[in-house]
Amino acid sequence: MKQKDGLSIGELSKQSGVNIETIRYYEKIGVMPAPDRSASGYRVYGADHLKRLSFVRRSRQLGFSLDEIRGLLRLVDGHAYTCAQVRELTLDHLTEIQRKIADLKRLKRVMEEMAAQCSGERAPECAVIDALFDTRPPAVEPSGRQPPMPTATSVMRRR
Amino acid sequence: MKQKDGLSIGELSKQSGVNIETIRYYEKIGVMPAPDRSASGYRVYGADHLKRLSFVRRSRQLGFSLDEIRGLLRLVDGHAYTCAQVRELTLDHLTEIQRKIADLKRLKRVMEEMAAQCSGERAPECAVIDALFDTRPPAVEPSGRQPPMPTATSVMRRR
DNA sequence: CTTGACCCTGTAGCGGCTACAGGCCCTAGG
DNA sequence: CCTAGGGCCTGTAGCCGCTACAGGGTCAAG
Repeated sequence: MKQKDGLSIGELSKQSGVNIETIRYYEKIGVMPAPDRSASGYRVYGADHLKRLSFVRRSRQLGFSLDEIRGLLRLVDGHAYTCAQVRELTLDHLTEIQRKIADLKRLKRVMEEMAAQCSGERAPECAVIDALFDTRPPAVEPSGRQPPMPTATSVMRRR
Repeated sequence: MKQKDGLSIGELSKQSGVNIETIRYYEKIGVMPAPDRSASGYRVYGADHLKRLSFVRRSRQLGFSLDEIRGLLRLVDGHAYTCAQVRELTLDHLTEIQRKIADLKRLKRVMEEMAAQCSGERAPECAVIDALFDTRPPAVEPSGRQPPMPTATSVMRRR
């Protein structure tokens, strides 16, 4: 009486591209539902789990936090979402990304200026070091306040 | 026999713009040296501490990790740095930032495409949700491998 | 003498994993 | 049959850079 499409956690991991330990972690924090277990206690997944996990993975790659993903999943699970709700979440997220890009560009400009000051010779006075020692409030201030900001940087995690 | 310019941790915090707890944390992890103590055990800081802490703060704002900062400080402390060494660190850092900007831009494009598909009407089939459920490997892959990558995102932390 | 602001140490938590340790299970080969 | 190896299990601790307590001591003003 075994499922046709029963996947072990290892197979699910391969097919979804999500680490085994991460899958278990998602289960623990309630992002993935607890799957059935085999007689010996192994997790047995179905096609729906793969779908959901792919959703989570893709959303993570797009920089949604696990909390935001929980929100999206709640909408999806309840079949109660309107496209507008989802779009709002998406656009909010876009704004965040835009802001981060702007911050990084400003950062880049400052660093380039610093590096340009640098002769490259050995010198007891290095322009970069001098700039860093400057006590005045630096030109690089984040553009605005930020909520917990856990997210979009995860796109950049090492694979 | 008290120092002329003895600063309490609170005063140091105000003058440097670094949180009190963060200052103590920096001491614990060896980024800041342990200061003298008053008779009652209070930390007493001097002008050199303020300088160093400002250096750390500014470097953090420029996205250097505490580990990189330790490296910079080691160079500075030993007076053994060449400008070229410092510049190299800076340019490495710039490359990282550049890469993150590129990643975020790609991200932005994908999200915009998704949002554009969205009619905004209530609908059982939302284009964004569909896109997220898509099992195929998404178009948003980070540009390259990354080392620990703890850093430049901190620029974006809430103030 | 009391109030309140400051300071101390130490520990736990955040997000989103990752990496163990110390087991059990299952299959293939000898 | 036994053994070796892979996979799976749970649970805990670690990563980064803080932040937020809890539970105390100290100090200056009123």
